[in-house]
Formats: sequence, structure tokens, C-alpha cells
Amino acid sequence: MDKKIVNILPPKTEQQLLARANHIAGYTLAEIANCLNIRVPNDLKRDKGWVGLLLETYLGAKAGSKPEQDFADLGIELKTIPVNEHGYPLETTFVCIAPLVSNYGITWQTSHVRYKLQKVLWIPVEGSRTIALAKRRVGVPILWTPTYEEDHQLEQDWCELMDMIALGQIEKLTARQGIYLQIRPKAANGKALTEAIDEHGNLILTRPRGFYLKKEFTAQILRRHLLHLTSNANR
DNA sequence: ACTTGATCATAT
DNA sequence: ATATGATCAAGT
Repeated sequence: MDKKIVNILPPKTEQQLLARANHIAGYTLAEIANCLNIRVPNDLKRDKGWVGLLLETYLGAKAGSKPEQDFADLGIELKTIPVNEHGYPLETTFVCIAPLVSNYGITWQTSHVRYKLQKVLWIPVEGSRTIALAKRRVGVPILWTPTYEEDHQLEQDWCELMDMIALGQIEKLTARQGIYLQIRPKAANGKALTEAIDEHGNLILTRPRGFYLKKEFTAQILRRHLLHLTSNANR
């Protein structure tokens, strides 16, 4: 059993959160786990969310499975993003469960996707499987709010995807739809089922789905900030 | 090589 | 089953 030596309180301000996040930039996952007395698994095969939970703990996010932002008081969501040696995302980013019923009156402006992505603290972490989990390093955090253009990019995809759901086309909806935002299965296994509506308006059971940000979208966020660092260094 | 569809752990 | 945290690995 892991025993905590440090009792981590939630950050009171955005500045405090950013200070904590900046403090661990450059450290390995083992170093961070050690100061929390948390054991590092050999790999992520059976601990897929381990890195995310580790950084949540270090930064003082409220643990649990509440449908809230990680730092609700600050209106900030935390996302760890595995990256390769060039800082390019290795995985898509899960946003939230896709609602398959009771979507009357929901618009992009009032959607759960937009709410979740209002303000995100992205923390890149080395994710190549050739690097031992314990030795992977944490990168410089990025506090991001969608630009007008990014918001519009997501809106376009969201509308297309939600239209299909509303029209009962859920079984025809694949991960190929959407340029920046996609819908894919999100469940414990193939036996998990949830309610949806078919093309005739009848209630059916289908695999639960989730919204995911495709890699190219996340990449443009990371790239923008990397370029800023470069231009500063060159001054 | 890369994406899509499937899956793992935990809390409620 | 649904929500949180995501990555795995089969298929193309």
C-alpha cells in the first residue's frame, strides 16, 4: 500500500497551479511518483490512466469520478498528452462521453464538449514505449483556451457528428467522420451497452461512444507554444 | 505505419 | 451503467 507523505491541497489560484506544473517540467515520472510514495507500474497496459492520475495527485486535483473540471474552482481541466521525441501527440485525447439520447435543444454553445475544452492545462509527457515508464519526462505545461478558429473547427465537426446521432445514424457513424473531433467507442469492453435511437426513432442498445480530439488538433496547440518558446530563445 | 475500434482500472 | 483517467492492439 502506498502511503502519502505529503498532503496536497488544491491550488487556490491559477498562478499557483501553473507554478506547480512548471516545477515538475523536466522531471521523470519516477521522481514525481517517489515524492508521493506512489509505485510506478512496469508499463501502462493495465494502468492506462496512471500518468494522468499521478499528475492529478501532484497538482492537487480533486480525485474521483465527478463530471466536473479537475480544478472546478479555477475552471480548468487537466489533460496529460503523450508525445514522441518531436513533441507530436502519440494518442488522441478523450474529451467526454457522447450523448446518444435526449439531445433536444443542445447546441455547440451549450455542449459538454465545449464546456470541457474552455480552458485546459495540457501537460506533455514522453510517451514512446521505447522509454521505460519510470524514465519518461514531463514537459512544460500549456494553459490553453480555444482560439476563435479552433472553436469553429470543433463546432463544425461537432455539428456533423451530432446531426448523425440525432438522425439515428449512430451505427453508421465511424471514427472517420470529423476532421479534428471524432467519435469512437468508450467502454470497459464490448459487452457494455447504452441506449440510443435508430433511424426509425426506436430505442436501441449500442456501444457507448466518446468524443476524442484527433492528433492533428492537439498538435497545432502544442506546436503554437513550441514556436513561442523558440522565438523567445532567439531574441 | 497509422488509425479505428476495443479495452483496462477505479469510483460512484 | 456512467463517470473519471486514458492507451492498447487489431485491422487496414
